[in-house]
Amino acid sequence: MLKYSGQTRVLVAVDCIIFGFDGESYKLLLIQRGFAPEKKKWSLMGGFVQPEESVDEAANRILKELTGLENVYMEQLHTFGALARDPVERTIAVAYFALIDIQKYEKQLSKEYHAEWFPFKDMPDLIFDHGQMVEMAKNRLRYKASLHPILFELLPEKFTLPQLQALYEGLYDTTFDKRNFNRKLLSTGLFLKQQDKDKDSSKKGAFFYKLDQSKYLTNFEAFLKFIPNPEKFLIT
Amino acid sequence: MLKYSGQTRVLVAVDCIIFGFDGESYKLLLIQRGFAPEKKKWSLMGGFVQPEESVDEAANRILKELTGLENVYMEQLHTFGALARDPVERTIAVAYFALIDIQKYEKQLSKEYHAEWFPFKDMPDLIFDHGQMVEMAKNRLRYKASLHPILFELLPEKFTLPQLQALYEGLYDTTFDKRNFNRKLLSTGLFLKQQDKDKDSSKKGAFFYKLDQSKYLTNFEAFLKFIPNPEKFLIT
DNA sequence: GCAAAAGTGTTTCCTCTACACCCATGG
DNA sequence: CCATGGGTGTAGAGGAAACACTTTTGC
Repeated sequence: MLKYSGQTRVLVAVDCIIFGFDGESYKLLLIQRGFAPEKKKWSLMGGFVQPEESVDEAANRILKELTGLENVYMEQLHTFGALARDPVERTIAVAYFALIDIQKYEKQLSKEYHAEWFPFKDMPDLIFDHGQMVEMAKNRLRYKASLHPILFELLPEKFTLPQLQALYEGLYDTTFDKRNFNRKLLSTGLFLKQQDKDKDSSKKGAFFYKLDQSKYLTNFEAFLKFIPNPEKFLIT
Repeated sequence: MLKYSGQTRVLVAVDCIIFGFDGESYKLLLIQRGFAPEKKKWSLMGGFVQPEESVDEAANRILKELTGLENVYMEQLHTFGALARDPVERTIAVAYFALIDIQKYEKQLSKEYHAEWFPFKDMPDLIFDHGQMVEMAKNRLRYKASLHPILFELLPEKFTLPQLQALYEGLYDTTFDKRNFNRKLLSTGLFLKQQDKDKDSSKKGAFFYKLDQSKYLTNFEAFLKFIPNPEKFLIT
């Protein structure tokens, strides 16, 4: 096969910002690098794009390596192409962010990679420009979640309204009026009330809900206003 | 300098989706490729990322080569990494979209590249995955413009309210009530009414407005609702 | 004087917000 | 029986949408 001549080829890496929510706070899954440079420093899970896979496939492969999960919500975030972002050799990084149910990932794999979940408030310094990637991913998630039903990817199949509220309040680091919040969420018609209750977190117990999968899939890109006064919270 | 060993390096290209608005309709600046493969076919303006420039710098260089313009609104759109997107050799493309004042570009340069402006309705088939890039860029622009003051980048310094309305109506391929539209736009406080009128497009003449640059810059990322019922028009 | 486009106000409706009490249960 | 968290309704304010006529002026 002919090639383009006289052009320089560069390394292309994929880095994954992996979000989880434990009912209390948002967390990111980070790994401790096992190799130089910056060995032992904390980093996003990443890897180089291989010759026989697309960039999207590389992202899914890398996510699966660390979490064991497939068919997870993942979206391309941004491509980072500064000259010296990797001191070893010029590398262009395509960043993706993923939302996973924190219960589902395989702890075993995490151990192999020396991975840990870090809450937003308590994040270590990251190598290279990974801190910048994380900031951008947080902003993007806040932005998108204010308009689209996306955060449910972080929850297990069954969840309660108080859990849902904690999910939104955690992301925007604020509190919402529960009457208004419940009304708004339920008015989307995306939720199916279940018969059973979650009795773990209160004496009365809170009813479980599930997503109405058919409506969820067709309304996934719907344009809804999930939080009041989004301009107070959003960047970009 | 040490290198990462055993990894494959690939070509990285930048492609620019260049939007313009001539008062009537939206257009894209396309070039006729002067080299194989797909010589003579229409294409986005693009080029390879060079060893001594960042990806963003490459995008600005490429935009300038074709239009002569610098300091133009440009935003990274998406990175396209399918395996066979370029039949010659594996190439990963970072797409950017730019909004320019169609009056300002240098026609001379366009000629050298055999460039032409094509209205949305009348676009030729494009090489590779450039058609897909264009679709994504149009969706992104519609999305972003519904919430943020961004379309003014397409207009000259002085513009009239009817021009502004045509700008929005053209993007969403619809019509708006001019009373509600003017009220909404003016209520942003972004516009300064000028003394003089544009007498070209009507007998009565329409007052010129300018952007209030200070407010424009600070509100650029503001979260405003520019069009009614955005859910009717938007994808992602 | 008339055609063509610019400009301007009001009413209605609906959505958003603020706000407080009762309910169910486990201990 | 009481402490804890879950669940619900309403009234008021503000924003969005629908709607039609007057103004200007070149021809």
